[in-house]
Amino acid sequence: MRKLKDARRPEILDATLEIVAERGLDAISMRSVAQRLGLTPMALYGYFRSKEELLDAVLGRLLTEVPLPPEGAPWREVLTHLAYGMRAVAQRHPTVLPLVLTRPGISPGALRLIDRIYQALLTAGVPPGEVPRLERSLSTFVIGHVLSEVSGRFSLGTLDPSARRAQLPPEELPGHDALAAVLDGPVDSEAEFRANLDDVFVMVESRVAR
Amino acid sequence: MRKLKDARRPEILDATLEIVAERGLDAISMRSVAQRLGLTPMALYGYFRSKEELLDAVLGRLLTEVPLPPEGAPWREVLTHLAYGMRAVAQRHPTVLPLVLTRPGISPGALRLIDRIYQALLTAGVPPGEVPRLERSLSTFVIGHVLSEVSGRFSLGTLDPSARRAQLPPEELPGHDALAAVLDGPVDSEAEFRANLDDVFVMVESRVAR
DNA sequence: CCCGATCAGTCTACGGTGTAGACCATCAGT
DNA sequence: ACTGATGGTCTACACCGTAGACTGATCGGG
Repeated sequence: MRKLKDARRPEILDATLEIVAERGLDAISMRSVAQRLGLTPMALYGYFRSKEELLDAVLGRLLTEVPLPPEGAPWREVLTHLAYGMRAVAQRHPTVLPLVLTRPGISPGALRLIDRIYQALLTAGVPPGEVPRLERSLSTFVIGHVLSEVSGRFSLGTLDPSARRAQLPPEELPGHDALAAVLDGPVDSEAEFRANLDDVFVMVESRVAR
Repeated sequence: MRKLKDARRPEILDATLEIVAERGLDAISMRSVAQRLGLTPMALYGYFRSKEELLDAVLGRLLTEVPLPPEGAPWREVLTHLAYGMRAVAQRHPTVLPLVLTRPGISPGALRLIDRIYQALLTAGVPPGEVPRLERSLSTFVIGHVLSEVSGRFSLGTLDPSARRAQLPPEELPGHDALAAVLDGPVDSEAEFRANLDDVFVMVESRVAR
């Protein structure tokens, strides 16, 4: 079978997203997805060549949920719009997020988003040679923040901040020690997101003023 | 069995790293690791409570391979040192990198690195309230770059830039179109890394100047 | 010298996984 | 009426993580 069907692809992606929302990424299996649709696992192979391809499609689908900014908006607005859009999607599907960082963002949906960033940077006056690099930075920036906010490469573990610190004697961690008050306090992630965005703008501007 | 042994832990981590280097992340299984050591899969459970814990230990081990910068070095030097150290580790173990993004960096090794960044930012004059956020940003930055560097080299064979672009009609991707020349050219990732680092410094300075 | 404890590792088995390969029912078009 | 595609099934294989129960060796005290 060379050609893949696509009629029920959206339906399959829906089912997959439901499962991941309810029981986490690891709960995705060809069997679990098929079962939710009342199908046999092997039926899915008519639509996706492999599980990997299915997961990539899920990712692609997520990225199409990010609303595109209005055409011709000022660059700052475009970047802000995309960043918040990305964040909203992440909050809607928190458990899927590791996929974004793990799989190459190659889908048409991803391309469309990246293109808007390219345009924004170009109109901001960033030299073309720098644009792709800056896009990569910006994207990882936003995604990285959102990930840390949502599923915890940094903050969220089974260990609270002070317990984590206690793994090593304080004299080995003077930095943590000096920041104890700050580290134990709550994180205002909304504010942190804004601040990161501001930093992104600073970066862009520093590349414009060349 | 409450307490875990640790005598042969390094040996086990070595074997795991060898496997991942030879056959990729997915080739890690309790069985494959055990076999390489001439052990039964279950023997590993004397050292690690689960596969997840083993993987976390692998990650921890990687981070201890990042050399610490000399004590009391100027902050720019500290950050540069750490960034290049991280990059070197990533290049030594490219296939393991997704772990860094996927698992919480909670090990003592990670803490030590983070602490150095905290110290650097504090001596740079960043307000303490901003330090943890900036650390998170910086780390994501470096890791993100390194990831795209490593996985970019990876996917270059499967789907080159112009083929990727061709998934959508050019009129949908004016940004890509305008950048075609740049995008098709080779990426000097050494230069890109330097540039990203410069951007990081700009960010830090902008927070110092308030 | 023996006893109990601890240690290092084994064996078996259960309930999962992705997917190759062969198969079949339905239907549209010639 | 035959053909070929479509959409799905069934079976089977090789592999996975790990719970549970076990064995044999080593060793510190009594």
